[in-house]
Amino acid sequence: MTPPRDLPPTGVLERGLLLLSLFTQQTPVLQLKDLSAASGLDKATILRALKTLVAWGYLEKRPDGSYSPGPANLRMAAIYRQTSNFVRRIEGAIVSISDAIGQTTSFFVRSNGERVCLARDNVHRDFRYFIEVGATVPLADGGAAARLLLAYTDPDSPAHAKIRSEARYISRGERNRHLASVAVPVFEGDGTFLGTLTITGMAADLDDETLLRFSRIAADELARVGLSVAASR
Amino acid sequence: MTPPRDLPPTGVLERGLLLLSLFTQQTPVLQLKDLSAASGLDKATILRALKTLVAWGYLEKRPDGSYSPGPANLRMAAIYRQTSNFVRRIEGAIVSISDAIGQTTSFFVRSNGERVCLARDNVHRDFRYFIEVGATVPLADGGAAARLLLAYTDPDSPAHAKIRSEARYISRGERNRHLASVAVPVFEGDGTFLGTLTITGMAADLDDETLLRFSRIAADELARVGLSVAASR
DNA sequence: CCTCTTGTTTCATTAAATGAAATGTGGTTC
DNA sequence: GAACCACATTTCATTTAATGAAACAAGAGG
Repeated sequence: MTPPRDLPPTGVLERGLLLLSLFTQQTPVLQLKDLSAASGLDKATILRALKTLVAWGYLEKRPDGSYSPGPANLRMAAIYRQTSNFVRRIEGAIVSISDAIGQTTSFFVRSNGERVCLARDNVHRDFRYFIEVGATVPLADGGAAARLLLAYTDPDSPAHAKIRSEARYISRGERNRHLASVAVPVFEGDGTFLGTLTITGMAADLDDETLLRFSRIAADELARVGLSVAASR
Repeated sequence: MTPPRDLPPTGVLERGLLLLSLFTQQTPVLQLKDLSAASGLDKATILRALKTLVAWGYLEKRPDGSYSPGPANLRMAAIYRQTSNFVRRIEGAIVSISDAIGQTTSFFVRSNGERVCLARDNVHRDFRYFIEVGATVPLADGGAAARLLLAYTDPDSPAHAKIRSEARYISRGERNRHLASVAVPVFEGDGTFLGTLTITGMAADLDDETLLRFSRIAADELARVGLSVAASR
């Protein structure tokens, strides 16, 4: 999940994956022109890659000639869920946490300059803050989760040291004026950083005091499944 | 979704995608040795591909050195779901159908010698027959859905002509001794083949008469969302 | 009918992928 | 603990496959 170079990628496979990465929830349908502009690659090069990507079902060509992700991704995602045992542990913790605090709880990892939602509670489907599993948000868009992910995966992120020392981050109205959230880092038992668990709710209901309390509850529940909010044992 | 060649693929991108295709629900974790044996590619070649696949999050390297699908697939799957409007239409039809008949209804497409479940009803979660969205089964394993998919995507499949002319297939105890199911083809309004809708239940409850009736109900509901069980208008 | 935009094919040039062999690493056996 | 084995990883001269500029096709719109 190390972010790849940012300017001109080389190597056919890497270029193919770069093309996939251009499809986002904001722009899920792209045509050759767009892909060329966004990637800086030659149209002929892209066309070749698209052909095989489509043949294998990772993209599909729409009637109007544009491209969008294909069903092969569904297949791979299902295997990922099945395999990733820590996703399953996280899911358990999330259920306990959202039961205990009555707010939306979700877990994000960093992947390629974005945060991917790996799990969320499916109880508190608040229409004001509803995020699907697999949904992605650019890290640059900010928010508690993004800042924490940056602090733990990017040595020269803003407030790097401060966030790390506190091992949490509270944001108010950063991405949505009415929301507040607290994010805590999640570490594997052996100290490797996994991602961030975020609790979100209406800002009016949640003062800093409450959010801090929630983060402590989260830490307790994570500990129950062998996960930790601190790198060192 | 055209199945790629069957013997030795060339081209780096295609080789990378081949590697991904080796991960299945039956074998979700593979090591270099396995990938080499299964693909026939040189270990050095594979290792290079794995490195970039891991860097972009499509695979992840486990502590013991083996590989499994990574979170980037979740991201792509989420976009696919959002985009694929026909999946949404199918979902609508599935709800209506399973409401009407009280049995498990699911929709499969062919992808690379396997059938992928794109949608299923989430009402009749019968423990005897429960398939997740994204789940895959090798086409060679048989079953009503597999036979129908083969008949419509593989010109030299067994009983090709017969199945096509009937536009349905009933199976009894083929994959599970106690189950019976009927599969019907699904076509886009313009006549392009999409996949197969399958109704499954306990064999004891479902005689051929009933299954045929179900398939007619399915055809009606599909028609309501602009889909068809026959290629020609 | 002409023009602009986007997609597709071609082909000589060049760079990137290849894979056999050598080396590294961890685990198992005696 | 030495010798062995299985598997992972790196190296590097060779060769193959990717590249992209340009030419061509296909619409869309005026």
